[in-house]
Amino acid sequence: MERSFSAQADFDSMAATFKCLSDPSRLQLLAILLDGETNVGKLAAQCGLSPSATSHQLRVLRNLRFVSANREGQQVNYRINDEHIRDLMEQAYKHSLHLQSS
Amino acid sequence: MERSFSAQADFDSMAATFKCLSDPSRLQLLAILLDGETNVGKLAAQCGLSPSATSHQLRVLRNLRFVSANREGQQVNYRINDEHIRDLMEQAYKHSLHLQSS
DNA sequence: ATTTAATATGAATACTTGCTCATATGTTCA
DNA sequence: TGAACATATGAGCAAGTATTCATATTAAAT
Repeated sequence: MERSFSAQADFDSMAATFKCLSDPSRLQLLAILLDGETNVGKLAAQCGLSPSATSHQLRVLRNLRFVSANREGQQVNYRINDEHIRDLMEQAYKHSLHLQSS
Repeated sequence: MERSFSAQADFDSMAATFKCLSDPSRLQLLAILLDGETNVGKLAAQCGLSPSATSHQLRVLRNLRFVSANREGQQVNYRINDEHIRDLMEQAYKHSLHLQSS
């Protein structure tokens, strides 16, 4: 099986991808969005974050195209933009389970 | 499809997993190790890192059980300890490709 | 035993990150 | 138009991170 990545630029952008997923708040936001589209206020409430902090974190997720936003009146609804986030998160979860048992 | 993660602790440990993968140097180290076992000196040379920096980064990877080490005389050989790293990296790579085209 | 080589570790430092607070933008309704 | 609400943004700060440098450990060779 051949590796598809090898250039410095590959590692840089992969690292950026992982960095975007390396915060518990962002992962929780994504987890909620995996269950369906929601707006910022509800996301903030469910995560126990301030609306401002939530908005900041959503921007990070938006920058990496993990989520996308569309305004619906006063609210802005966010949704998952890239379905293989689910796989990435599942695998990270499996790895973390594997960790505890050693 | 049910989500398997939902507790705060789940997000914390998943974030820790991703954080470990969120640095280009560490990803390059892992990529090299995906091609087979090697020692610290060779890893350092291939990555263009100092031996000390390399050792520091390898410790991070070791702490999260992504790699394991065994001494062979003066050298210490490192190897991948958890094969589904390959999948995680492949998926991050695919995501990063997807990014450039938008 | 000493020297030399390979790796590990701790402290210090420059840089990054996630939050809060204050403020700005955008939308609805009176 | 203006008040009220939802979200976004910028500055500032506390905490975390990756490197370097100096030093410690471990093994090999003479």
